[in-house]
Amino acid sequence: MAQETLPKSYEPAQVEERWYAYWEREGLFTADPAGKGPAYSIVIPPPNVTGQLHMGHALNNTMQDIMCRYKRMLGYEVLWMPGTDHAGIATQNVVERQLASEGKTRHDLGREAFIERVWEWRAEYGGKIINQLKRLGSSCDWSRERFTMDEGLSKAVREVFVRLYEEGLIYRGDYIINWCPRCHTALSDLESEHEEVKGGLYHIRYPFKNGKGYLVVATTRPETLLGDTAVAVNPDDPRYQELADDMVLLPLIGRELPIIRDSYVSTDFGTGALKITPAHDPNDFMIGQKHGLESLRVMDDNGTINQAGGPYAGLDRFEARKVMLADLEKQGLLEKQEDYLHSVGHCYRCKTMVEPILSKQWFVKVGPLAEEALGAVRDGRTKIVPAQWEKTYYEWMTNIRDWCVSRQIWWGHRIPAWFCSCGELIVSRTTPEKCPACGSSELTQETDVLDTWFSSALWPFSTMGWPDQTPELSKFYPTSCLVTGFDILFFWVARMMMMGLKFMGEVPFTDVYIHALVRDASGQKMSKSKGNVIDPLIVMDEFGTDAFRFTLAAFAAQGRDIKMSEERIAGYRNFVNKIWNAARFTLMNLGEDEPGQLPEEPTLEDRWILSRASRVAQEVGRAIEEYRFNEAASTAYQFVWHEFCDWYLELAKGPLYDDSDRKRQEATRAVLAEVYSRLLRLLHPFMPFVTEELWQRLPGSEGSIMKAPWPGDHDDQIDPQAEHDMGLVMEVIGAVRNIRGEMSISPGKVVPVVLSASDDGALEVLKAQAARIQSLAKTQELAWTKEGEQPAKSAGAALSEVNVFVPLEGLVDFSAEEARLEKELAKLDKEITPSRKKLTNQGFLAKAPEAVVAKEKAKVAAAEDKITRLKESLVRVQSFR
RNA sequence: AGGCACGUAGCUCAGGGGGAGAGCGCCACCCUGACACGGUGGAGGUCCCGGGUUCAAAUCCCGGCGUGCCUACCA
Repeated sequence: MAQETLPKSYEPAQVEERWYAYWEREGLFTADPAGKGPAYSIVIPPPNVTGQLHMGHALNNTMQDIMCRYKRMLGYEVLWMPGTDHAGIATQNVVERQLASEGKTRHDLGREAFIERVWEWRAEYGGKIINQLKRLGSSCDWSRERFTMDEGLSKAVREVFVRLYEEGLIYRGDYIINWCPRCHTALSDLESEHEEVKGGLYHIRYPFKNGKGYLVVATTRPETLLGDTAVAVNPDDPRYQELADDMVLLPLIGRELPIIRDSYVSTDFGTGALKITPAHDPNDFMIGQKHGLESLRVMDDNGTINQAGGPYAGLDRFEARKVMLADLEKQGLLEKQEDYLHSVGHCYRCKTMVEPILSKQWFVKVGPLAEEALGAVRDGRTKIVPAQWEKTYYEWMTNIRDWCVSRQIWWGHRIPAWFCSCGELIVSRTTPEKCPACGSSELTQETDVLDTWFSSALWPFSTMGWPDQTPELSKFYPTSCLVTGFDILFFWVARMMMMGLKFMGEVPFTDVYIHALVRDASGQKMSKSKGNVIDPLIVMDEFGTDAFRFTLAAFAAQGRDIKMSEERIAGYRNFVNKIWNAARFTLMNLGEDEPGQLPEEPTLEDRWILSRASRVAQEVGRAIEEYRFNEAASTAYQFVWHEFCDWYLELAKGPLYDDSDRKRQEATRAVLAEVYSRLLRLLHPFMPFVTEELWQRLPGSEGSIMKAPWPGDHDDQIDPQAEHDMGLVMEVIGAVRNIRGEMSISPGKVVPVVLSASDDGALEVLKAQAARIQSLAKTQELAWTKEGEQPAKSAGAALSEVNVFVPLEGLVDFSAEEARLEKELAKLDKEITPSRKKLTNQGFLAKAPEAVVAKEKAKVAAAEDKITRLKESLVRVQSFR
């Protein structure tokens, strides 16, 4: 019967590829908008086309895949919408780098040819990240794969832009924006990342025009003084109530600047006098507007001082700073400089220091949109998990500023706006033929493109065909859940909320699950420069995808970062192998035949394992639904390894190997097959590959495990009595094993065991299970004695309802046994002390709930009973010493 | 400057008002007919510190200390 059906250990490589191809071929990932099941939908956070699978993707997509596979097994019609993001700046950078290696710039090609080149790049490399997601096992509906630059999505972008413009929610104007001098584009506030930088605070003398001394101004960016158009002091500052003059001369340049008074200036920072550079600082811009000051831009798009900078024109901004400070020093105008730590914006793409510059840009007026988006979370239409992120979301949404959406790059959705020589601005869904104002056909389209996040914000509905009314939208919108990292809560989630509510009139998703970051083993953020990156693809090669996915799930506790190390993955690789070997055992014993029906009269271990399997499936299901992936994973792990493998398989060996009782043997096979089948299904969302492989080998299984039902519906098999009785048996076996271990009795030695029980029920159970106890504890035929009596010269254990004795004269070292008993007594005593104290506390007896008091009493009684019995044993042992 | 999280076994962390848990590591024994990527047994904790609430606090509240992270226009 026991023939070799599987190799001794699991080899993931071929298995994974084969089953993924099978799933795709069978169309098992495809969502049907006309499907009967209730809808469950997720849109993937689209990775950048330039992306390479990293730990963050792996975690994020593993979670989505767990949800989707689980829901499919429950009978939902599942749509997991995949795709990629055109990632404007990042992609443009990649292609520009490629050009640079050919000695060219994008300007050599010109706009159209460059864009052509990006598409070519995408055709060649854009599928990489998608294939890597497939490697992970992601069950996305690839037939619907989208790209943010696709025609359909572009149409959605234009529609949204035009409608927002028409409603006055998009405007164009001159404001201070964050400019990246390297990427040559404006950035939104979010794309400017603040970082602490060691700089200087420079105190510069601005001479009064009348020559009577000077006003000292403090600044961190002295080079911008070229653009100063005023100096401001606080009107209440006692130091500046009476000034020598109301005009100063701009150092190095000599331009006359008015001294203005504005309460914005703080009196307790620097010198209390503030230089005003409206074209290069947001606050100065505001003050400038208020006081009608001129805005003088002194830097060009490269961060180089322009013609307005006079003698400094042509110098790079950092060079200019150095030169100007030297000149100020020379002229005695640099009063002092001190080290100063402050946070400065950096481009989130290239880390270049961002320059605040006055510029004409397009903005989304987010106030009204944010209001709606705020409300939808407040009233629970969208739930953010874990809930602490809701606070962060509120915080940001309430203090939100208008969103600069124009970018001065070439790769992206070109803004659908045209300028006429007559000055008319036309915003339109389609390319206009002529100017509605003057009739001219000399129209030029805006050269700016939109922020990539503008199109991502539409993702949940643009991917489903909006603005058309599609079956996909009616079946799958709003989506059920969005799974993402907190780092794009504002960038993406918040904006999808705004756009979804605005254009669909409904939230884009009912749940948002925010997961943590994957770090290295010591808690450091993984980064190429630190060299501590663990590459998921290498990990999957080495340990198998299933082990990797399970590791991610097992460590994904809400609100805590995941510290990843190969050692940990190896641990779960062992688990996969354990499953493999449990299958090996199961399949060897099942043979070729389809397993029969579950027995009418199951044994205790059958009832127990069915009960446990039923409970565990429910617990795991509940945990998945509540995004407690770690609990789901560890519940499954615990059950499979420590209940099914450690106990059930061992117990089942008895009847399986006993050819004298064919009926029992068949019955056991049936239970084994059933529980094993459930266990595979239970694990499938976490470990899709190995479970499919084993499922296909299970006699009687039909089709893919993906379509098998989730094993959560077996309430009728939950059997507390069986669980209790089995507990008793386990306890006895444990006690014998403990005595063996502690007394150094060799594992091969078959020992005699004598049992007694105070309770008839317990006694009956143990007698019925004698054969199992005998085999798992390696004992001779069990002997029985009356409660209160014990065999001479034995080691003993006092269990809750049972006494266990191992009479082994010659093998038991009595002083060792004495020590063991004393240790046991001390442990019990320590354990029970808090309960004893409680029971002497009048307050406790009076105020604690009755059930709690009863429980404490029972606890103490049980412990004391054990103590009595142990002491009897102790006295006896001592008498032999 | 504000906000949020975290501090539990050697390590990594679950748990979250009434019996201190897991994985890995460690110690001992064992290649028992699924698995040495394994089995059996064992050792190991002032649940950061100090107050408070409560009959009862690792758990709730306040205050420290420490560690991360996020947001912010004070030059």
